[in-house]
Amino acid sequence: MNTERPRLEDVARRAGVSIATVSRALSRPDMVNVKTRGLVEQTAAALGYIPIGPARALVSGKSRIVGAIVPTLDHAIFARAIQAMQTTLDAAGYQLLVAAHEYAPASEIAAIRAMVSRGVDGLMLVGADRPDEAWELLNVAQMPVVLTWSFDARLPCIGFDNELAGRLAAQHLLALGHRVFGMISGPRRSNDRARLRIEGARAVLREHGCDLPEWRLSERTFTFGGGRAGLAELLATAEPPTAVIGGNDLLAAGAVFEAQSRGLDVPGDLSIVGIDNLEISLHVTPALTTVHLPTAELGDQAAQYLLARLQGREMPGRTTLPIELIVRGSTGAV
Amino acid sequence: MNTERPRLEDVARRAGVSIATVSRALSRPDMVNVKTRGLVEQTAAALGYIPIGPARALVSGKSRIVGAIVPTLDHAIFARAIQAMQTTLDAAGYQLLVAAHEYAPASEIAAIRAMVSRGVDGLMLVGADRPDEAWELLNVAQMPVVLTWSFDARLPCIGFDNELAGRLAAQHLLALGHRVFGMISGPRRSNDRARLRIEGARAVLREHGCDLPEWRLSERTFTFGGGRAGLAELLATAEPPTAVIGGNDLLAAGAVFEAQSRGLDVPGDLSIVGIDNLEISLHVTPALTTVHLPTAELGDQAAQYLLARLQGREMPGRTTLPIELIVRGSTGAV
DNA sequence: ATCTGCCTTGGAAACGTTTGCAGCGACACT
DNA sequence: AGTGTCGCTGCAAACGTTTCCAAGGCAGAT
Repeated sequence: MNTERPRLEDVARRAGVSIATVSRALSRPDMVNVKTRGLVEQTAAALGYIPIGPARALVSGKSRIVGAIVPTLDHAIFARAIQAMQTTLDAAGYQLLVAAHEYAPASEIAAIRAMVSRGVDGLMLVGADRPDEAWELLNVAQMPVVLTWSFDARLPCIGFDNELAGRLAAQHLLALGHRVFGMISGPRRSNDRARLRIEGARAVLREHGCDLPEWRLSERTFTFGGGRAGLAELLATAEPPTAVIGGNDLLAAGAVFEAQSRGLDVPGDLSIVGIDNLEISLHVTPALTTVHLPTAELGDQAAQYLLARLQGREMPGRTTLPIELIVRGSTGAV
Repeated sequence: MNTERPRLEDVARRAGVSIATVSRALSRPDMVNVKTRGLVEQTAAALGYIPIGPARALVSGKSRIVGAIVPTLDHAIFARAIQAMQTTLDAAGYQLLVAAHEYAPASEIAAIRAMVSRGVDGLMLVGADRPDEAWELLNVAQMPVVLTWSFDARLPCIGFDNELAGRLAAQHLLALGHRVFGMISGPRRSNDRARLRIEGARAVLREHGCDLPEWRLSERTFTFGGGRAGLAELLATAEPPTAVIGGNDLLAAGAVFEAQSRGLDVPGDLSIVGIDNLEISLHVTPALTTVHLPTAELGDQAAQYLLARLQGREMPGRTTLPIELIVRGSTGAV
């Protein structure tokens, strides 16, 4: 019993055909006689033949690997999108290479370079905030790339209208009669989503004669703890808000927890709205009013986009996924 | 301006040296004269040279890619472990290929095959529950593999003592005086972690003259919703439990939510304990008593293990990560 | 019977890198 | 001066596929 993994050559010898025929039988079945194909398939299976990807990739120029670079996987929203991507890619025989940059532009550049070097056939990126060097890299890479979560004219995008998300949240609170607003945002640096959500909220508030001053905007990491600290900060100001927008559901839910632990009633004393619509938002008490962002669908569509492009199909350069406000128990009239 | 990506040959020509020298200057710097190396590095940078991974992999037999196959990424616990792995691998110049099998054995086998075919240098797997075919595949693959979360003599493992987790949870509740127990478990099929946790709890209860009958064990998917439905089921039985163990924090937190929405006081009317110690467990009200499992550390160590093996270092075949009960507000005396 | 074209197969040339081997010069030592 | 050693470099052979091209066989048309 040989211990080496069988090669195409071994299958060919055993089946009594040439290497070329085995290769075709396995990867272009319609090119070989049905009888030969059967023989080859049987022999390959008997030997436990598994093709050597790098050899295929080298000559064909296709690795059947797609890359995805996200800020972090340790965040439900990105994890879910990646999971959806993986499922879709897998069904098409593609594998997924992932990297996280933790909101560090230099890390993202390094990750792009690493992905290109590994020969990925396509690439998924989050957001449009990155240095020129990154854009140049994507340019010379000459492979299908899809931007997700937000939009940029330089590349095809599948995203949400983040500004609208901020607007929807603010509009809802305004409609409930609130006049004093606070917001707990994620880090704005290297994160256009966070900035756009703030801008959207600000724009609507301004249209209605309200404002969202910097000192009632707390910038925190995207965690429950960040939400708690953020609300604590807002409540410590001279004139605390009666309504708070969380940059995402983690922040908003954290704010709910903090309010409750201070004996504040939500929504009686304080209305809180989030963005994302995580599973937890539905179950927390009171359930969180939030703007639903279809992140799994985003991941799925990003994968579909790349697959389509890899098959040479043209695709729309910009897809905006619908978002909607979901009113639950964490917001109420003032 | 040429549109083609530069090759080693282009760098060599421009630097006036041979391909071999460029290759060495870039990947074995100590083998070339410092002056030559500088020249080559400079030329490569100027040209924007990025090596073609598949070509390297083909000849060297090393792809510098590590694979990880988990049940799903859409679960904080696996996402966090993968994130930790990625960080550690990245620092060592390795990339991470991920796949999810959604608790379907056949999918895991397909994923292993795909990973082997892509030429991963090492592989991380979750749990020990898999058909013989999978074990054989891992055998012939002849690459470093590390099992995580639980243990199996057939392969190196980095895991938790899942049985102990169940024991700790049950012991705590027993110590508080509870006598009637329920448990909400994840799917037992293809999931040794879930089974071991149940066994651990059962063993301890039995030692103390109590039991955990099948009809007070609800099997649910690992979601808040599953936890809610599970508790609903347990509460509908003839003699409902005063203490409930959640197979993980999602299930336990879901149970807390369900109890609260029914007007039950936690821990006054019902004590609930989880396993995992997610961030949310700390913030939910009451904070969740749980068994802490260091999942990020697990991911990190899995990566370190594989890296060490790839550098030819020997490593211990079994690492058990410490776990501990964290008592918070969701459990109380009966 | 000969020709034409299609279907199927095999031979062999890539793909871009790493690496074993040999050669070269410089230098130290006899 | 000759010899051996050492550091550096280049040549060329892999690595395992895919795929271009040519050729063989066979069927149908003439």
